[in-house]
Amino acid sequence: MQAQKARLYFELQRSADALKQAADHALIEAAGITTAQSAVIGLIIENGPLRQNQIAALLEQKEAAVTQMIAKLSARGLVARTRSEKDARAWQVALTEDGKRAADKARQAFQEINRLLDTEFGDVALDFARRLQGVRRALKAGS
Amino acid sequence: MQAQKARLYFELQRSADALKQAADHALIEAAGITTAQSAVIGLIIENGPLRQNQIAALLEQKEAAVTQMIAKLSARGLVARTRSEKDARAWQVALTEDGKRAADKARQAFQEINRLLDTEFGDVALDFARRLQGVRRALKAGS
DNA sequence: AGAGTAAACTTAAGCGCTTAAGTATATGCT
DNA sequence: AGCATATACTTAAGCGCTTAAGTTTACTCT
Repeated sequence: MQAQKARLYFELQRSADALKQAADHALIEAAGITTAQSAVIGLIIENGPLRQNQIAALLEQKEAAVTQMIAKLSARGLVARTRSEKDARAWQVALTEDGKRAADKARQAFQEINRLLDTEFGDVALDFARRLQGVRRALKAGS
Repeated sequence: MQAQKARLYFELQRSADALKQAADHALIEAAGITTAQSAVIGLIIENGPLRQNQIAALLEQKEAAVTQMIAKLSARGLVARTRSEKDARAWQVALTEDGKRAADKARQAFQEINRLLDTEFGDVALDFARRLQGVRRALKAGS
């Protein structure tokens, strides 16, 4: 069991990564986009056009990451940017018709993924995610 | 709670990724290498010189990924490759002295990470990882 | 022995993220 | 009004992984 505990972190990350790959494959097949891309698109469906910094905040990611995501989504014609009227530095990111179609297909595939997770873990999953955050904080604090 | 379940997958991946980043920072500070790099180095410490395909199998990754990892570790002088005597296609990957030193420092940092995980989750963590694999399989099967 | 297949590794391109440093616009303060 | 600072976004380089398509060497089978 010592040997197992020595691999705790590894096993956890491997499992999370394997799930990510499976989820990406499922979504690409169903909607032609990745989980990350459909996270962005889903946000815009729910909230309407958003600025990149809003997307970054909602996804808990860096603005540089969003710049790159949006560039790809834009190149694929799923998203369109217009300058904000209130702030000439900012973009408004909206969905195109193609983007809306992709969002629809992705939403269904995502529901299946979340249903599987809920079936397997029930309420424990979200709790687990939060406890992982606790470990992360402890790690940060200890260094 | 519907809203929460709609984000189950997202929350899980976000937490796992945040933990990965914290772990990488901790390891870089302690040993100058990332968690992925120290996984490879740790394997060689435990088993002696390995072929790239063995490393790939043990890490559950593709050989192409290992090619790139080894190239980086080699460029940093942590690892050295020699042709296998038994098979002219294969490499033997061994640690350099610098590599051994890095492995030592990394092992301690990793113990701390695994200790934190074990404190927070106990035996549940490995179980959780395995159940994630179950979800992955269900997802694969259903598509 | 020679042909066909398999195995070990490589390369190139792509994804999604990071950090660090840069540009342009907005805002706050004197 | 003018300067300093903050904000919104961009760029470049890097990490770690993927897929797809290669090269070279080994193995199997007739």
